[in-house]
Amino acid sequence: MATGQNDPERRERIIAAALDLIAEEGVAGTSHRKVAARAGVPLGSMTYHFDGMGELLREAFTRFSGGIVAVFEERLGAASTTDEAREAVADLVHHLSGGNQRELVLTHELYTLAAREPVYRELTREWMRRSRVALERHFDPATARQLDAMIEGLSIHRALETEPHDRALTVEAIARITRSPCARS
Amino acid sequence: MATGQNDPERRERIIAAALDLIAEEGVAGTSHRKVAARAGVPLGSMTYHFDGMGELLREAFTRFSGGIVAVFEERLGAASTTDEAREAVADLVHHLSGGNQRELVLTHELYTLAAREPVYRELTREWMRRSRVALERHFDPATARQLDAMIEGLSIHRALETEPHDRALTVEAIARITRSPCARS
Amino acid sequence: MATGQNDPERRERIIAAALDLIAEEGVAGTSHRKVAARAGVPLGSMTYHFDGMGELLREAFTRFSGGIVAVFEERLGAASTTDEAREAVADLVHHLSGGNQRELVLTHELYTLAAREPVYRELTREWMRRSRVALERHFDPATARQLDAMIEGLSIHRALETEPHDRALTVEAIARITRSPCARS
Amino acid sequence: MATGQNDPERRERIIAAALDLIAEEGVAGTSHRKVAARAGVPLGSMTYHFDGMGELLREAFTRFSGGIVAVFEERLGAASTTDEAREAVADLVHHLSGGNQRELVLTHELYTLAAREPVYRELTREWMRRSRVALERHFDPATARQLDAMIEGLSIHRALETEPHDRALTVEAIARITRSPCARS
DNA sequence: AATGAATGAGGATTCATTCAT
DNA sequence: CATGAATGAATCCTCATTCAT
Repeated sequence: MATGQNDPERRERIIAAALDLIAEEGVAGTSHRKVAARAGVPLGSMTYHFDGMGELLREAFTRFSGGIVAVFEERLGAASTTDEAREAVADLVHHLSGGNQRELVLTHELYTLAAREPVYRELTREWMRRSRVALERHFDPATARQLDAMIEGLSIHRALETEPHDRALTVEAIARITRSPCARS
Repeated sequence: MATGQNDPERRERIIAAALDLIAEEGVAGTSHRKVAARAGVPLGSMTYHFDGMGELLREAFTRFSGGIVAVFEERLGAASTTDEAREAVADLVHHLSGGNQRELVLTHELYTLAAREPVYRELTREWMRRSRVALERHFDPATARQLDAMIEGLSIHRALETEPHDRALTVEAIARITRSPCARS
Repeated sequence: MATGQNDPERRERIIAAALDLIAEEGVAGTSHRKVAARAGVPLGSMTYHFDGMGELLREAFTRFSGGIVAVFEERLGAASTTDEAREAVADLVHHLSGGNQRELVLTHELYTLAAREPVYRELTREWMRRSRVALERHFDPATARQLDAMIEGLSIHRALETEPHDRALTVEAIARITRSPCARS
Repeated sequence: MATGQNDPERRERIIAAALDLIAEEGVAGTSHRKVAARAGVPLGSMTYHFDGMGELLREAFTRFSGGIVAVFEERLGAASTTDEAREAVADLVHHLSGGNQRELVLTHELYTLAAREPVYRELTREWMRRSRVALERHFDPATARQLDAMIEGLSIHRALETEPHDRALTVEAIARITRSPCARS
């Protein structure tokens, strides 16, 4: 019955399918059955490759957050001046809150898990840490931290708004956070 | 047999129980059965009082977001100077990201729903709108919007961080967003 | 879909079906599916009527041991002299170890559970207690206890033997246990 | 790659692991996976060394019953007088029904199998036969048979009782079975 | 000779919902 | 008006076994 033939990319395919499904139907709507069907693997494969739904979810979100961080690092790494860095940050906000529901949805699914389970909080913590490190290539630590939070807030609000704010607002917010303090407040 | 029109608060109790349950086990782990058990009502009541799980969830989150907004409005309404408003905002950030897992969890559960379903996005939109209105009592519209996003970002990052940042950072971020522009940028 | 019409004997039917199935395939081979099929009820009924497999098993064995004890009490109750009691005991041994695999199998299934789980040991304890009480109507407590053990051992060995021993041996064993001590040991 | 003909005791280790597992979780809870994990061998080994679960179980119980019989034979073999033999029998009852859950559990698991499947009944038959032979070194055949049953019954009842009877009762029962008949009943 | 990979069948259980009462 | 009874679908997961290597 079983063919036993190696399909080394099967694990990867399952993870990808899981991520797609989570994006479409949410963690709540994700089941072994649906993931298996989408990945084109038999149901029995699921618990063979992953030690239960928990492991699959963890792998999927590890992959996801890793991808987001990579974009983050790449864009900020490409900036060579502070102004370019500011532009990159604005790009990131609009990239994250743009048309792609996918990333928005997945981010919130992850945050929801993280809000309740420590294992996922580890993931978000690492994500935030690396974001900050990337920002610290251009800004001092306190500014980096504030900027990171600003990015978060702007992205979320932009994405959940029916009429998302335009770039000018984003740029202005970034400017305020990153400009050197005035001589007199 | 019939008890007449008894227990008029039953609906309320069910909603409260649902909210508690969502906070503890998430939307995914919430079921008619569990809510009924926690509210101390018969299972049959659930689909009698609510037209399915959807309606119950909507009611629950309407109540929840309403409560959060009320706190928001109250605190900002109590501020009479701009500086007091800044303090109020800092208070709100630290209140939202403080020990109370409950609000963090429920917020993310709602955002997760909103990221996918328009019905819930309506709820978050209204929430954000009223927040902004409250902020506009003290700040100009653009600043209010940025501040609102900043509150969001700071709250989330503070809550998901293992070592939450201290108040100084929050205060500084608020100051930067709300300070008048320098003569020379 | 659901008819909701009462079927008050359904619980009983399920228990009876479970007992039959256990007799045929053992506790290990007993599943919700099989019991449901045999009882002619939908699978969903199982966990509606019983709080899981555990409860079903407990109910089934409670019924079973109760039935055995009832026969025991009845037969011993009908005896009016010590000699009749001795005959009744022999009857019981040969009844229990006779052609009916069913009772033998069920007894061992129960003992196996009792050997591991206290909840079932409670059942066997009560069974033994009532057996002893029934025997004490005709014999002193120590003799009753020994006789009860003898019945147990003879029944088991008779049932597991390919060529079961004949009644004479049973009668002789009972006689030895129940005869008054000699003047000189 | 190939380790050659290494680990010749692997079969033994698997059987030992299986027996431990059966004692802990029962035949029902025993699976290739669990046995393999406990024995520290790859899952694939199981069906390589044993032709399915059945063979493994048979081997395991053969080993088990052999061990019990050996103790039986040894203790009775060491007795040189009838009185010593009586003491040995009492020892055996209290050994079997003592603290060691393990033997009680395994015995019942085996009896349960034997009650249903002839293959295992062969095992118990041989066990009983050898027990009787051992007893016949000290007692006549009919007495041996009765004594064997008595041992069985006393052991089971003692083990399943919450307050196990003391040695006096065991000794008395053995005495009654083994004493020569009185001149006058 | 030995095993890692793989899978279809079946395990218990939970569920939202319906309907007769 | 209110609900206990009922159920089919779906849940995750475990399993014995097979086969290519």
